Amino acid sequence: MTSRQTKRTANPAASLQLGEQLCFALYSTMLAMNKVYRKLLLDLGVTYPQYLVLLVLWERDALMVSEIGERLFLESPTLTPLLKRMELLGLLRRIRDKNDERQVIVSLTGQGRALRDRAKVVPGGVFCAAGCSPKELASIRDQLIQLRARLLENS
Amino acid sequence: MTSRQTKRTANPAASLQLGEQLCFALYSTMLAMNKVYRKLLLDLGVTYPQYLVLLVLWERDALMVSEIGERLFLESPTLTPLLKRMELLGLLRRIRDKNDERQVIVSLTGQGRALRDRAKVVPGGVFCAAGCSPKELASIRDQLIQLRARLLENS
DNA sequence: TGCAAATAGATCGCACGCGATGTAGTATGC
DNA sequence: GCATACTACATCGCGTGCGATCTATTTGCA
Repeated sequence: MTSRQTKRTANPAASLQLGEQLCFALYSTMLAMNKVYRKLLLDLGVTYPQYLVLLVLWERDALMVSEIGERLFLESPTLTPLLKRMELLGLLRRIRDKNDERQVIVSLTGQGRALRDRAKVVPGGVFCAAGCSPKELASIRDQLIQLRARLLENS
Repeated sequence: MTSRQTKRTANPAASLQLGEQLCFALYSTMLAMNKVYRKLLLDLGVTYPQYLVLLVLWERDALMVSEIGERLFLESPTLTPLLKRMELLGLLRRIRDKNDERQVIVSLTGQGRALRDRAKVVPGGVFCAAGCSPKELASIRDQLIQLRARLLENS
């Protein structure tokens, strides 16, 4: 009960011990990941959430705000100001749809598309910092995606 | 190459595909976890980072700001305002050490200690929302902790 | 047609999270 | 014994993240 060894063996979601909690591992690893990204993205002049928006738009351009939100699990109070900042940076355009004036279509500018080439070194840098085999990383990723699905069901 | 199936099989840290990225899985799962916590902590009247500070102080009271920061991987620009808010809530006290006036010692109030009882239902609620076996959760946790260590080394 | 309900974003307010920098107190070197 | 470096926090500025609420537009249906 009081030994050091039990500190990380108990139920990772049913204890008030910080070291046991999955949630804290998740939270603190995300902070560490963010730190790695900040450095790698400094060159591109974007933040991590902005980089995520770029990833989405590089895959498929001209999306509604809500479509970007669905892919990134972000809401309009987060996205609207974020997209405005990216528009100011000259990376994208926000244009109201003529057919349905409620919708705002977000499209990359030439500059936004051009950033993709410079971004190609980023995943390699992250992989390097993670120092794991691709297989291990893929395994964690898939477990997290499953966990995410269950958390969103029950929230 | 273009099939749906390959979307989550490639190197999870060396691609510009959103779905493949471990980092995004980490980020979005953390957001989902936060959503679950927000509901569970509403009753206690604290945020998730505030809850983490309580976890730390429940384990060991009367810590320096920097000691809390080491345990939570947070810096003083985050902690100082956060602790001030918690002080206003009446959960803790921030007192400069007489022996070394640079240090601020953070100690729980009676109210802060008392919150521990009401917090005991929180881990169960998270466990329930996660809908995994304790073994699975412990496995993810340990993999994340390893990853965190490597990311912090290389950042 | 006409108006309530639904939809898509925008805005407000608050709480992080941290790089850069400032400040007060303490230790160190000569 | 005194300048200098170092330490522990504090502050500033900016960018998220989101619950609550608002606005404008469209849809649905009586």
